[in-house]
Amino acid sequence: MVPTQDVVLTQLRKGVVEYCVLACLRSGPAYGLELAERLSATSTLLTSEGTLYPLLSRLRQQGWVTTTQIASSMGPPRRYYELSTEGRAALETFTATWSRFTADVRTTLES
Amino acid sequence: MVPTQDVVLTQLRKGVVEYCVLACLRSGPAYGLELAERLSATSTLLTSEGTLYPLLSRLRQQGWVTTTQIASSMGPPRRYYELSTEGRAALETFTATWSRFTADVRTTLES
DNA sequence: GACCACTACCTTGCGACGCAAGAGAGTGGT
DNA sequence: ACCACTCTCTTGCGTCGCAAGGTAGTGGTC
Repeated sequence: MVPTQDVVLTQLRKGVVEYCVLACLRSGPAYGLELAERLSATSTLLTSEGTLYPLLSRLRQQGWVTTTQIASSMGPPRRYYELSTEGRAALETFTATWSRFTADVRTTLES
Repeated sequence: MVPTQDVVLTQLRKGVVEYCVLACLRSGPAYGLELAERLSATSTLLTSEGTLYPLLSRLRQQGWVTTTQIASSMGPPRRYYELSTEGRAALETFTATWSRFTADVRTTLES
């Protein structure tokens, strides 16, 4: 039985979405649904908010982002996430690792 | 707290190692430890046999590989794994998905 | 035969992450 | 009062990788 792309993608996302969120925050603070929209612009990175919010909690616990709650006239207050210095460092570690990893995968797939 | 590359890699491997094994089998059948060595040649793809053997069982159950046990004068009999037609198809699906996914990640990381 | 080193395969228990589904709470309009 | 919309968060589950440990077959040394 051949796998669907969806099944494959669910596994691939593991450990990646987290850092894509950090990358989205480099251009400035954003709130949850805003991040969900940005990531959904790509076709493969995010499927539901059930992934995003637990992930954002982790980022906050680890100190990679700081948060501020701001009232909105469009609904309930929004929680804005902002990249911290540590978050920036974590993102750099990831980028380097990602680079090494994809190079190894490419080599293996093409061999 | 900044993550170590090891911690990052453990997550990245999910859903990838499996297909790297299939890729290794394109050049012909191989047995478990042989595959472990090939994958360990890259620096990021495999850390222990505790990953490999359960993975090989899955491949066999899914019919992506077929196996033949062959006696060895160097120890216990070796189980050789050979890529099936379905395995080849699965690998192609993966390669296409991987390509889309890494493109999206790159875009996000560089934005 | 008793022992050891080496090769080779496999299992167990655990932790991390993504996900579908659903729930709750705040705003504004009818 | 009711509904629609926005925004946040939780629950239960499945998948995968991994360190550690276990089993078994071969050949060599005493």
